[in-house]
Amino acid sequence: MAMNAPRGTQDILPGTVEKWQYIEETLRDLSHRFHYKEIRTPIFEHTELFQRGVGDSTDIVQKEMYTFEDRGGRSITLRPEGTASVVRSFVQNKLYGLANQPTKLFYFGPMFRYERPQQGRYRQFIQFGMEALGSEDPAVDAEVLSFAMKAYEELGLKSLKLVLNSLGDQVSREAHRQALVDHFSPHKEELCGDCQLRLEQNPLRVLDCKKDKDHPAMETAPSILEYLNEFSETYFDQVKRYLDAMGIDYEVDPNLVRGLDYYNHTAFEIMSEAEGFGAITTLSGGGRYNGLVEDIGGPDTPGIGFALSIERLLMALEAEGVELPAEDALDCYVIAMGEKAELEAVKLVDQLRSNGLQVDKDYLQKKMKAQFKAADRLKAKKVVILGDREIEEGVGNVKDMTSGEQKEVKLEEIVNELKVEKEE
RNA sequence: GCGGUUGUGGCGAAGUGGUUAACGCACCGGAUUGUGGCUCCGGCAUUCGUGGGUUCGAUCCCCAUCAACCGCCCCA
Repeated sequence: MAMNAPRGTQDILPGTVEKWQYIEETLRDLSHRFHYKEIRTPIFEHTELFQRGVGDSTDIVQKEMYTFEDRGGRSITLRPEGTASVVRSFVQNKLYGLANQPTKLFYFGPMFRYERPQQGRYRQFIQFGMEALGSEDPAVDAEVLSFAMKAYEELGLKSLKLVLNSLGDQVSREAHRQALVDHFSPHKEELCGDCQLRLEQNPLRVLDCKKDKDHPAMETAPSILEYLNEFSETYFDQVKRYLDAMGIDYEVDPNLVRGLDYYNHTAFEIMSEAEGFGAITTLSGGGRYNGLVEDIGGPDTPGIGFALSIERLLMALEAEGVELPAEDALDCYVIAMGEKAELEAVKLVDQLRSNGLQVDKDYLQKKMKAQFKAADRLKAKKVVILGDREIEEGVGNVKDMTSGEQKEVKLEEIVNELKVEKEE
C-alpha cells in the first residue's frame, strides 16, 4: 500500500526545486540590500503564544491551528505564521537592548494551517517574511512596502496591485469600533451568522464579509478613514507621501481588514491581477503591529512586517508566463567502453569534479549509443570517450556536443583541456 | 466545516458487464559488432485508487473509503 504525503502538503522535486532556490536567493539578496538580517525560530511554539499574538478571535486560532500536546503535557502548536515567533524571540533575547535599532529581521520557512486545500492554499506552505521592530517612523512602513513590491518585480512580475489602508491607532480603532457597533446593531438580525458573531468580537471584519456585502447598511457603514485621529491620519499621509516619492503605486481600500488581530495603522495586501490566476489573488500581506511586543511580554515597542507565500509567488510567475533562469547543463559526460576504460573513466570523472566541473557518467552498463543518448538528454556540453582502444594509446576522445567536433587528447591533459574550455 | 469534479502503465489519454485493456509521449532494445539529436522495427499494465457488495463473470453497476483538483469561508 503506497503512502501519500499528508493532505495539503507537497514534495518539491528536482526540476522545480531550482525555482525555489532561485527565489530564495533573490529574496536573500534583496534582504541584504535592505539591510535585514535573517532569524530562524522554531517551527513550533507554545500554543499560548499564538493565542495571544495572533488573537483569539481570528480564524487562525479558532479553527486552523495544528495543536497537540507533547509528552510533557505542554500544548504545542505548529506555527501558523511568523510574526508571533519573531516577536517572541525579540523579547526573549532582548534584541531591543542592542545598538542599531530598529531591529530588522527576515525569515523563511514553513507555516502550518489546517484548512481545506485548494489552488494556492496548503496546509504546509512556505513563507518569506520580514519584521522591523523598534521604530514608529512611517518611512519604515514605506521601506517594508517597497521591499514587498521589489521582491515581486525583481522576479519579473508585472500585474501587481498594492492595496493599502490604515486601521489607525488604538484610540481611532476604538472610536471606529464603537461606530460600527452602533451602525450595524439595528440590523443585526439581518446579517449572516458569522457577522453577528463578528459584531461582538471584531466588528471591523464585518466590513470584509462577502455574504453581507450587498446589505444596504454596508454602503453607509462608517469608514475607518473617517475615524482616524490627527496622529493616525498624519501617519497614514506620511506613509503615502513616501510611497509617492519612491514611485510606488497603490490603491487605498478602506475595507481592507487583515485577518490577524494585532494590526494597527498601516495594513496592506499585494494582489496578482494576472489572467487566470485563480480564486485566491492575495500574494502577500502585512501591516503595523504597535501593541504586539507588549502583549507578548516585552517593552512597548512598535513594529511592522509582512509575509509572502512562495507557492503563490510561483503561481503568479506561472500565470504571467515568467521563466526563471535555470541553468541545467552538464559540463561533461564521460563515456567508457571496456574494463580498463571504466577504471580510467571513474578516475577522470573524479578529477574533473575536483576541478570544478559538473560531470556525470553512466552507471547502468549501457552501450555506447545509449550513453550518447544520455549525454544528449543531460545537455552535456562535452563528451569524453574512453575505450580500451584509447587507453592503449593513452588518449581520450573529446567531443563537443554542439559542434560535433571530436579530437584526441592525451589522458593527462584532458582535465586541463576541459577546464580551460569551460572558462572560455 | 460545506459544495462540485475526478481517480486506467512513468506521463497524457481511449474504452467495454464476458476470450489478448486502444493510442500518443517517455523509456529500453535492434537496424548502425565504438558515437547523440532524424527514420524504421520490436519491447514495455495478469491490471484499471482502496475495501466490500451485486453477478456465472466487473475496470465498467451499487455502497463505503481514501486521495487529488476546484470552489465557499478565510487567508499567504
